[in-house]
Parts: sequence; C-alpha cells; structure tokens
Amino acid sequence: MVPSKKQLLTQFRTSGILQAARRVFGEKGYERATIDDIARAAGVAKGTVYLYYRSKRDVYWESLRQGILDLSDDTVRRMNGAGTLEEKVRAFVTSKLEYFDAHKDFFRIYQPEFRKALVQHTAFQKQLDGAYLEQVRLLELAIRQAVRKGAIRSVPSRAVAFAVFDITWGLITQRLRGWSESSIAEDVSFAVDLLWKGMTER
Amino acid sequence: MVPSKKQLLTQFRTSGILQAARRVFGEKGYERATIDDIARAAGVAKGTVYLYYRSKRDVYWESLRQGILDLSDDTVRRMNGAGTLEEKVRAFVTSKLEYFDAHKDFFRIYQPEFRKALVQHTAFQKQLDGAYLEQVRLLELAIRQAVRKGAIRSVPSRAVAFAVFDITWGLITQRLRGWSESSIAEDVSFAVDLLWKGMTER
Amino acid sequence: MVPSKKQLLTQFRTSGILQAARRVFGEKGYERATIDDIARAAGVAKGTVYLYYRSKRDVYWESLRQGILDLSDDTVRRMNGAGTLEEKVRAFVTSKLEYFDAHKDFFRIYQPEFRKALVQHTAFQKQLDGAYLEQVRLLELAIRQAVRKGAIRSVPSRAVAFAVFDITWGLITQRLRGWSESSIAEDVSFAVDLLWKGMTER
Amino acid sequence: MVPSKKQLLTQFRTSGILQAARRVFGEKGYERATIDDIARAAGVAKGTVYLYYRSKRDVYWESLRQGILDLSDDTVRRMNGAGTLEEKVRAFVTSKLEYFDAHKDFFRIYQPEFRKALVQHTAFQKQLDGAYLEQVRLLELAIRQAVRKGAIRSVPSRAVAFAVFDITWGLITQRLRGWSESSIAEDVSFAVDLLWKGMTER
DNA sequence: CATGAATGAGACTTCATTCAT
DNA sequence: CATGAATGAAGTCTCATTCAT
Repeated sequence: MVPSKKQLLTQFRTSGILQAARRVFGEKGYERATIDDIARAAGVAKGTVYLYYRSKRDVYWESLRQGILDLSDDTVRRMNGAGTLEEKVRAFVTSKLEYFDAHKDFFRIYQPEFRKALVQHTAFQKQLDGAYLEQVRLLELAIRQAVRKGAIRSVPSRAVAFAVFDITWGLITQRLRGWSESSIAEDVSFAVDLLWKGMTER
Repeated sequence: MVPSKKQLLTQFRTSGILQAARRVFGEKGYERATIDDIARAAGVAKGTVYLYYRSKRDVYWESLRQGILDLSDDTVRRMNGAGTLEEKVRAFVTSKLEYFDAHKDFFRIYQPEFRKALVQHTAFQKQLDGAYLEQVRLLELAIRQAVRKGAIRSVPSRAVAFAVFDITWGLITQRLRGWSESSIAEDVSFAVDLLWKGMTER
Repeated sequence: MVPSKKQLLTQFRTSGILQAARRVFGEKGYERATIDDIARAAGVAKGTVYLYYRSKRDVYWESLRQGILDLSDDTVRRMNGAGTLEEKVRAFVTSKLEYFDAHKDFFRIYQPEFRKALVQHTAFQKQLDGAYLEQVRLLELAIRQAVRKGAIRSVPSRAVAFAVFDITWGLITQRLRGWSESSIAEDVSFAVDLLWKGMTER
Repeated sequence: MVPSKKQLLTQFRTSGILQAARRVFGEKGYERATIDDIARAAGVAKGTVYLYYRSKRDVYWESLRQGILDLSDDTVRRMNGAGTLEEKVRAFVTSKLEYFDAHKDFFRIYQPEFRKALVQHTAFQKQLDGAYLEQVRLLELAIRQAVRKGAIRSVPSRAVAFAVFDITWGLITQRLRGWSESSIAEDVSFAVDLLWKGMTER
C-alpha cells in the first residue's frame, strides 16, 4: 500500500498548484486570475497545470472542493462531539471562524463564489448549494431536537439555522476585513450568546 | 420646466440600458457579461451603449449606484420614522427585504459584487465599503442609544449591528433562492423577534 | 451672374468646413482626426459635413487641393513676373515661404501627405505627384534656358530644380518648428545665395 | 557564449516580425496597418506578435529605432573618417543615399513619420527630433570649423547644414520614386558639387 | 513528465456613415 | 437644409488551451 512514485509526484504537483491557485484566485477573483499567474505562483510552467487539470474552471473548482470538504468534516466532527444545542452552536461557529482564520486564502475564493452561486446561475451552483444546505441541515436538526426536548422555545428551526449561519458568516467577513478587534473566542461567545438568548427567551 | 426632447431620449435610453444591464449582469456576473449582451437585451446596437456610458465599468457601476442610493434612502427614511430600537430594527429589515424583493435583478448584481468587495481588492471597494459601513453605523448608533437608555442590556453595539445586517442579508438570499415559504412580514417578524430577544434577555 | 442664395450658402459652408478641416487635420493628422472634430470646429453638426462632402477622404482632399492650386498659382505668377533665373528662383522660394507662413495649418497637412505620397501608395499619389512635378518643371525649364543662354554654368537642370525645391522645403519646416530665428527675407536670401553661387561658380 | 536556444528563437521572431512590420508599415503607414497584417506577413498569428512586443506602437517604434541607430552610426563613422569639410559632406550624403538604397522599406516608414513629426505632435516627436538634430549638428560643427579655418567663406553654419540635409533627402526621395536615372555616385557628386560651390564661391 | 511558444477566439472600444426628424 | 442619435465594422489586445520539443 505504499504510494507509487507516480502517485507521490501527482500529489506533490496538485497540492502545489492548488495552493497557488487559492492564493491567486483569492487575490484576483476567478475571471481576472490567469493560468499563467497560477503556474508562476506554483513555480511550474503553464503546460504543467494542464497535465493535472483539464481547464481553469477545473483548477478553480478543485481549489474550492477540497476546502469545502475539509471544513465540512471539521464542523461535523465538532458538532457531533458536542452535547447540548448551545454547545453544538458554539462548535459550529468556532469551527467556521477557526477554519477560515487559518485558511484566509480559501475564504477569499469561497465567499464570493458561494454568494454568487446563491444568486446567479453558475456551473458550481448545485455543488455549492448541496454543501451549503447540508451544513444548514445539521444545525436545523439539532435545533428541532432541542425544541422537541423543550430545551429552547418553539422557533422555526430552519430559519434559526440560517440565522446562525449568516451571523457566523458576517463575523468571518468582519475579521477578514480587519473590522474586528476581538479574538475569535470573543466573537464566538458574542454570537452564541446573542443567538442563544434569542432562542431561549420566552 | 418641461424636459426637452433630448433629455427624454437620454432618460429613455439610459433607463433601458441600465435595466438590461442589471438583467445581464445579474445573470452572468460582471466579467462574463459583454457589452453586446447588454446592448442586445436593451434592443440597441453596441455603439449606442457607448453614447450613454463611457465604459463597461461605467454601465456596471451606474447600474449599482442608483439602486444603492435608492435603497439607502429608503432605509434611512424608514428608520428615522421609527421610535424605539425594536421599531428601528424592524424598519431596517423590512426596508431591505421589500426593496430587494421588488428589485431582484439589482440584488443579483449587488450581492456578489458587494461580497467580493468585502474580500478582494476591486475598483468599487471603497464606494461599496462606504455604503455598507454607513448602513451599519445607522444601526450601531441606534443600538448604542438604546443601551444607554437602558432599553436593552449592554451589548457590543457594532457587533450587534453587523448581526442584524447579516441575518437580514441571509433572509433575502433565502427568499431569492426560493428556499423560503414564508411571507416578507413573517420573515421580518422572525428576524426581529430573534434579534430583539437576543438583545434584551438578561 | 449674381450667385444664387443657394450657391452662397454652399460657399459659406464649404469654406467653413474646409478651414476647420485644415486646422484639425493639421493638428492630428488624417487618421486621428474625426469628422466630429471637424464638424465641431466648424460649428456645424456631423451630418452637415456629409451634405457637402461625400466622405472624410473627400474633405481631406478638398482641403489639400484648394491650397495646392492657390499656392501653385501664386508661384507661377511670381515666377512669370521675374526676368532672370536668379529672380525666378527668388520668386519661387519667396512664394513658398510666404504662402506657408500665412497658411501654417495648410502646411501641416500638406507636408506629411505630400511626403507620404512620395513613398507610399495612396489615393492622392497621382494628383500630388502631378502638382509636385509641375512645380519642378517650372524651375527646370527656367534653369535649362539659363544654361542655354550661358547665364549659368552647365548644370543638370532637373537635379538643380529638385535641389531648389528641397532647400525651400527644408526652410519652411525649420520655420514651422521654430528652429529658425531669421526673417523670411533672410531665409530667402540665404537660399538664393547658396543656390545661385552653386549654379554659377565655375 | 553560444546564444541559447531561446535567444535564437527570440532573435528569429523579432527579426521576422520587424521585417514584416517594415514592409507593412511602409506600404500602408502606421494607422492603416493592422497587427494582423504584420502577423500574417511574418507568417505568425496575431498573438505571437504580442509575445515579442507590447503594442502596435512598440512594433512600429522598434522597426524605426533600429534603422535610425544603424544609419546614424554609419554616418558618424564615415564623417569621422573624412578629413576636409568637402569630404565630410560627401561622406554624409553618401552614407544616407547608400543606406536608404539598401533599406528601402525602412525609408518608407522613416520618411513619412519623420516628416510628420516635424510638423504634427506625435508620440515619437522627441525621439525623432533628437536623432534629426544630432545629425544636423554634426554637419553644423564641421561647417563652423571650416569657416573658422577659412576653408570656406563665412556662411550660416546651421542653415547650410540643413541645406545639406534637405538636398540629400530630396535625392533619396527622387531615387525611390524612380525619378532619377543617375547612379548614387553621380547623385552624390552633383549634390556635393552644388553645395560646395555654394559654400566656397566668394 | 515538463515546458513555454504559438494560437486564435473573443472582448472592449472607436468612429465613418446613415437617416428619421 | 440641418441635426445628431444610431449603427456596426474593424481594430487592438488578452489569455485559455494546445503541442512540438
């Protein structure tokens, strides 16, 4: 089960290219970024990129997909490790904030494309929709159970799930823009506090 | 003070082009949209667009600017007409939801560009940042006053202002994607309820 | 034989347009000048230019032709009025220098087009060639006669004619560029002196 | 110190493109020539031209610059090798006539642009002015020295320098237009004779 | 495998010319 | 006659993609 030399090389190249792609796409956006930019940032020739990816679009999507899966995994794992809804919400918010803080380049591509997909018709729409809704559903489920158990008042679970999502998203944006002076922990606490009080107050 | 024939024509053309532009930009995004697309959608020739706008960028920005100012005005007017913070928040959310519901095309351009600007360096960044922060500041001020008066508990006013903004934004997105089955009024009530309880609960 | 109103108007318009055309073409050259430039300079609308000229090229050529004929007439008249070859040469040089000094705009169009025609294949080539060679021939003839009469030494008449032309041309260029500090009379005297001595010295 | 493969290719391409450019610009002039014309004449695709030059203007200027420097070098070298003023003038005229005879395409671009620059405001004006005046100054200096030494009569050195230039220029033009039946040597002798007699006759 | 020179489709923009008013 | 809004052909330049080395 030792990876062959060939596999190692492929791994090495794709990883380098994707990393460069995230940086370049993050800085310039999809359209204004050129394959040459990415190749140069990855320290390879333009042709090499095409040895590993079929098109610019492919590179882009791959540079998104990996991050999306990573982040999704992290969020799910953390939420599953949490007991109460409050803890689950905290796990959700923390996961997102920490992940994007550690992968700012990724956020810079993810965010615009994600929002664009929500509104325009793009090739990635379905995939992104799926990833998005899956995350929302995780929260939705947890909220519904909490309502059922009487842990919180009766709230529209889906709408609240979206609200959690949106507030989290907003916090990340503020942090990235340098509009936030607080620590991640403080931001998390604020969001969880606001949302939790919003959910529990009768 | 009757508008001259020339003014009427200019009015007619710019309005037609801008409307077409919003549709096309909304569908394809700035980069993928071509002047030819817009011209054809407006029922004029390519050159005609350049009689009224100096560049593609100009058309784009104009199609954004008008909406931004309109919306901003509407929001400010409604908030000023509101007494308590709760009413102000309700005014804010209602204004946004109603406006974007009535101007879906506009939202489709506004949203991605707006989000992109938050994260990437674009030519519109400063203008959009300005418009955005102005709106946030409106809320922030109202919240700070409410805290001072003891109407709500002590909350970080700016962070809450952002939260109001983000939740509103999320609602609009959901509505546009057809993920929402509720009426605008219901959406507003939900958001205000959640936020208000979040702010007041001790 | 009183010109009709119609003729007067035509006269008025064409003259205004041509004058404007000379200024604009002189400043920008044929390709970079636009019909709009000319129309605006003439104080009429673009369409009006097309009432009197069939095309941009027509305007250009007309703005050249008139000047060429004028100048040619002036030169011929002055030379015919001169007795000796030296006087004829002086008449030639004076005519050119004075005319172009009084019609700088015209020179600015004439010169490049003229030189271009000498070397590239343009639509005006034949006409310009004709005008050019006619002038040269005037000089050539006078020189040949002077040689025959023994007034000057035996020189290749055509070549000398060209030399007179070229030196004159050079003087005009220098004057227009502001490289000359001498008066027209001084320039003429210098040229005639140099050429005359060149022709007579044994 | 063997040139690398890349350098050889670059050399090959730039040379091919420049050669094609000179032909096309020579035939059509700067404005009417298109990059596509040049590319096709060079046997490459449009994009290839842009691999080696940043703009049409660049191609043009490069196709001028090389020739200007070459010619300038040749003239200076020949004049420096000449002893008396008469020899220097002969060197000057010979250099120009021979060079342009050997590089007709170059003359076809050089001449109109050069003359245009003398009269209109173009981007190349300064560079061409510089090259022009430098050549004139060479002659001027030699003439002034000859006057000082009493080798020729007292003449305005600059004006005579221009005259040498202009007569030379005229000869080249006549040759290129096929109006001349004499050899280069004969043309040179004629010009030098005429000018020299013009300068020395008391 | 890797390279990067070459390609050519396609975008923005200008402007000569037309024509309805 | 005069106007100037409208047109669309044509030009410059970019860049995703290919392919010979």
